[in-house]
Amino acid sequence: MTRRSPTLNEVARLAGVSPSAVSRTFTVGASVADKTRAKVLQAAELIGYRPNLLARSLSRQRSGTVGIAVTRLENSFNSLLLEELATALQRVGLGCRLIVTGDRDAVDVRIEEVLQHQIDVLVLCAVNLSSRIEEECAAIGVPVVMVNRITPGVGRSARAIAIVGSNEEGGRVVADHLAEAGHRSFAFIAGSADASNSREREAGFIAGLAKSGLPAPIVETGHYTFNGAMDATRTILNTVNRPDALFCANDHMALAAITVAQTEFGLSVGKDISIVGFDDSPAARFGAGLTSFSQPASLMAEEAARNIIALLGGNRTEDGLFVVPGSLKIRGSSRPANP
Amino acid sequence: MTRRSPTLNEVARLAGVSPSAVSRTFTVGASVADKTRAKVLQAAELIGYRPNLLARSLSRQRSGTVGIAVTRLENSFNSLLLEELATALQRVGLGCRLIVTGDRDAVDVRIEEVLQHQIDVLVLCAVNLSSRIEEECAAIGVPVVMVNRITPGVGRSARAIAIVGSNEEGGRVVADHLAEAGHRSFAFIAGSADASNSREREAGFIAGLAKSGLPAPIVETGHYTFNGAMDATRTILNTVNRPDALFCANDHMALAAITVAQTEFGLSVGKDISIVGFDDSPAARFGAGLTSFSQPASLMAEEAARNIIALLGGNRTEDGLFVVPGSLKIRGSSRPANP
DNA sequence: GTGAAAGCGCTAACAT
DNA sequence: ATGTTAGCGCTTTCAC
Repeated sequence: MTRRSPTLNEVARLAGVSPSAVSRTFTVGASVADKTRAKVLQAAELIGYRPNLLARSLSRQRSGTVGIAVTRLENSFNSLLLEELATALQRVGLGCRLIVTGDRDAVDVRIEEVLQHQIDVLVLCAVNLSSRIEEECAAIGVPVVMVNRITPGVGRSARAIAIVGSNEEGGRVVADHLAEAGHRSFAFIAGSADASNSREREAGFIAGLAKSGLPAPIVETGHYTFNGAMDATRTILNTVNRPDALFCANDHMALAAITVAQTEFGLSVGKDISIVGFDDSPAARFGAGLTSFSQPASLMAEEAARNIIALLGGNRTEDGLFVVPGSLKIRGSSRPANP
Repeated sequence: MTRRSPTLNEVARLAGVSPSAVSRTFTVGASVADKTRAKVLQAAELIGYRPNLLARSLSRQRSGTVGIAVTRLENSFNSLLLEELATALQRVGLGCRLIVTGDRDAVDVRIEEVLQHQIDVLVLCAVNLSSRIEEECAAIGVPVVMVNRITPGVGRSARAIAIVGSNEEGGRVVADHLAEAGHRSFAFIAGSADASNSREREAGFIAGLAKSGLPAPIVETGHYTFNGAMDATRTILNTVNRPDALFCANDHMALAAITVAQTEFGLSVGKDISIVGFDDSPAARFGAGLTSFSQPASLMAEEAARNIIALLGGNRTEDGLFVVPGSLKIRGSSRPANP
């Protein structure tokens, strides 16, 4: 153990000024005479003063910290999103408290905990928010920002906003791509039944296929996990009329599908079967590559940060829903358009 | 905006007890009469009281929060480690503040910031700590826990400990595996020159090869990044006497190596060339699979959490260095032992 | 521009 | 077991 850290008062005494003068010196945009500031800084430097941000937060009634909740980090796109989010927030001077909810875990308990730490904003990264928590946040006035997922609450209150990808469009684009490549029989692996993004991607996919006069896909659910998607893939590939084109609600599941197709069914992915994902996650680059409709993580993070500072500034956000654009990245896992 | 949150004092007034009684009710292991507790809880429930953990931290001089620094999350093993770490800490009632340092970023500035938030412990996850920060933490009495990396400071002070994998052993085991498979010409892709884990893995690898009378590997540096490892791989595969066995300091770089070998050199990985990584990261399962020496992330996280509570309890830890075991996971990317 | 003083919400002796 | 009383370290009116 070591000596207690030096405090603002000690600096004040040493510099021969009042505590307020010290406080002002460490507050951006406060008015302090250059001479005073110099004295203060010198004294602070001398005794190794470091402002106590806890005390500041308590006093200011604002912590400058946002809570970020993620279900898990198995999916590399979620990790990327988290990294970008944290970076973007750091850049604007906000800190982040991380909370990992786990899949079926007591999400509410965890969130409750982070709420007690007086976070200024709650960011849900691919988390399905229970409505109880949603109301709770509304009640205490903590804005909620959802990334890559929405709940019915979004838009209703100006304190609950969402940043999402072009889900429906992506589904349609994938359908077009597979149709042009000459596929005639399809499958879709959904994330979870109640996830908005999965449902929208599926809807777009089905609509796209219908537009080309193609049949609706077989649908299985992969629960957004690797193992879940492996199972779903097995079911699909064991179908009597095995589909030769598979669209997965995200890349993570598509990678599982590729793994099963290759190792368990001996299929040549991109030739015998086309597999397409969604996200354009970092892992989509691996090996021959995974064709995927992109979601620009850094853009989503920027957008989130922008909205968060607006929210903190008390500005009502213009709208509750922010859709970022994406595009199809064609790689080795899908058969290219008919030769 | 909403009304200010209810405070402990309001609860006290409403319940007709003193503030301390309320405080005790919300402090585990404090002595309160059942009747009092009941009154307090009822009053709290009534007005929707939620303890302000900021105020508590300030008063207790302990935040119950640990800072976790990561360089980036591109590497899925690091993400896994972060997830496990956060989960393990949550389980023992500690919160985490995340800080993303980026590669060459102003690490010190970021750490300084998190320090000001009165974190109780600093966890460095695959981060190379500058010695300045290391001294800083020692000076203010904040213990430092390094995961998957060590600095010379470890062990010297009982407040700087490290949890690492079996690096040297892993390198030797990989050498044996490749030797048995009949390889005779080797390459190694290092992480960065100053990373302890990379150096140890390399040393073990070279020692292992030597033991079998095999030549030392060509060595290139991949800087722990995907792109860096792609470049290193190109250099290696363009060598006149192209090696047919490649060991990479971690899985993330091995995946890059596989990508280049397959797509740019048309090699069949696991047949024309064996590629082995280190970590047994989640991505090692993808496709035909990556042979890798494992580092058990959940075990490392548990160990870290265990040590952290010990450090917070003021117990000197027995030793500064904790080595967790690993084993070779053989998958499709390496040629199995000679038929 | 500067200082005095009253908090921010909670905890921890200490006394009862 | 409960209440009283000082703080924890900083910010912020409000006079000057």
